[in-house]
Amino acid sequence: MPTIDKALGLLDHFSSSAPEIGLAKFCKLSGFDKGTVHRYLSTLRNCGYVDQNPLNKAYRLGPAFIRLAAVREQTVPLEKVVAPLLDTLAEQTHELVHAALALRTGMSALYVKDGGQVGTRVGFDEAEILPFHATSSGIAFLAYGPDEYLHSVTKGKLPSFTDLTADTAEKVHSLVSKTRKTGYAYSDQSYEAEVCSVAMPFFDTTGVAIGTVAVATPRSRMKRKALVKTLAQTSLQLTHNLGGTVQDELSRKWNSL
Amino acid sequence: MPTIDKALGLLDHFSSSAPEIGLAKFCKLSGFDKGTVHRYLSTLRNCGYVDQNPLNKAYRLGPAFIRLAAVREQTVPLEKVVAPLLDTLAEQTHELVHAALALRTGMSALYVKDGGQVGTRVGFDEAEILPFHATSSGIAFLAYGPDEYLHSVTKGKLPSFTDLTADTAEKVHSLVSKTRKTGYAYSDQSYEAEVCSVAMPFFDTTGVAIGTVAVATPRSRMKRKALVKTLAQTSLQLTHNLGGTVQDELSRKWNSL
DNA sequence: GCCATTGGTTCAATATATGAACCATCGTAT
DNA sequence: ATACGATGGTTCATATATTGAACCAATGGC
Repeated sequence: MPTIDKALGLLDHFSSSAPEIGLAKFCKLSGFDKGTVHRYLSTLRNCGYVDQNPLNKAYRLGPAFIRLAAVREQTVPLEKVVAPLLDTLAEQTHELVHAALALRTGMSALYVKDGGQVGTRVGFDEAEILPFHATSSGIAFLAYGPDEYLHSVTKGKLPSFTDLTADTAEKVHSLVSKTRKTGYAYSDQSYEAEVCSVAMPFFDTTGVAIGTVAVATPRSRMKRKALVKTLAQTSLQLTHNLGGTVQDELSRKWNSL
Repeated sequence: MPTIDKALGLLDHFSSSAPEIGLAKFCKLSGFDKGTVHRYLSTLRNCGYVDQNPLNKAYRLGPAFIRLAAVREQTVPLEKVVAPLLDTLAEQTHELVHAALALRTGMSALYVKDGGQVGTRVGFDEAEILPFHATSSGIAFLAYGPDEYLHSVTKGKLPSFTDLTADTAEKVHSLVSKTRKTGYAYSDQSYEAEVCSVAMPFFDTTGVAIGTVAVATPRSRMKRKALVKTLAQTSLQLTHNLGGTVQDELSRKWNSL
């Protein structure tokens, strides 16, 4: 259903750094014709999915999301379950921790907590989409989530963010294999210079990964061994609290880290 | 753009009372063919707008809304501005107060606070869409919002919720006129038996209403005169805090209530 | 006063959505 | 066991909606 896909795809362009987007800019970003983009946005406006800044006619996300997010959280109260566990993890590690869910193009933050370490600090934009191939969260999800994600990611283009980004299908497959072997994903400056991170999946009732938890630290402070131990317990507990199940093999790996 | 409209219209069927909806039920609710609904939902799933309960394949709202709601609130931090004012209003009135925004089919809660009156209490479902013609919030918005809303509402069907629901175009127009004359909308059991409410609009920079604030009370406790005075100050303050402008005429009305 | 840029609209050409009939699976009542 | 009525999901000729180049209007530099 290409029309719906393209129309909703427009909304992906909104972010913290681009909270308002004009018609012309939307055309450049999406590559669609002006007429087409205008029709899409008009329809989305009717549905409350976008708004227009009355001053400059630029488009922004609409009021519909307030209601829909509320119903979503009522239906699947992930944040409620995740928050206390991540708060604990942040206290234990004193680092920036986050939980994320898979979207089409990458992982999207569900909850973020800064452990409050003084000195160097890792920044994090909650509204940013983390590319699968360049982040530990993404690799962790590719390794344990539905296969479709891995297939489609390694078929597409893999933009580089640093010199160390895994920018070929082979490199991504290698990271995924390593993750499946060790039970966790590790990123060394693959997305941002000087930032390292470890990530692990959490699972639903049927044993399919639905998201990831991760800890990010400045390169100099990365204590991988200690972190993965703590992170594993969080992932286990989180999966359990969600009523999910961790595959036996992975569960053993995590408990013997 | 009927396709997008219909696809997104499906999501309106989700609510607190129907957080999960199967394919067959969606067909009944929407009136579309099974094939059509299935294609719509598959597309929406790809975009993260719906999920499927892995146990029974029922559809529910998807993870995309977490991110989009966060970006929306970053862009237009309405809730942040509204919350403190509504908290104060709840304290002043000791009644259930709410702020709502206009969606296509009705008003949707932005923030709700119960003033904590003991005894009889008015209930409120945050995820419910309040029909324009049957609630004080709705009438207040029709009276001061863009004309299109009033036109389309009075053209459509007007379901009755109680014996006192304004269920004809004439009755709605009469309520709107009264609202424009007095500066506030009043509802006497038009939506729920034994519940009365008063509502007022708040405005954006260009003087167009973008939402409403309202107080709902059991019929026996409704003190209209006192409430509208307090509510007017909240609406003025809220509009001001949002950088909006209240038309001079209305502003005078509110100050002389 | 002009040119460049913005947002927005139109309509013939074209690519898309539609839905009746189809299959597979599950639970249950015979 | 078997047949039934649900459910979710798929197919393909037909009918309908989407597309985009050319167009208009308004704004803002220079």
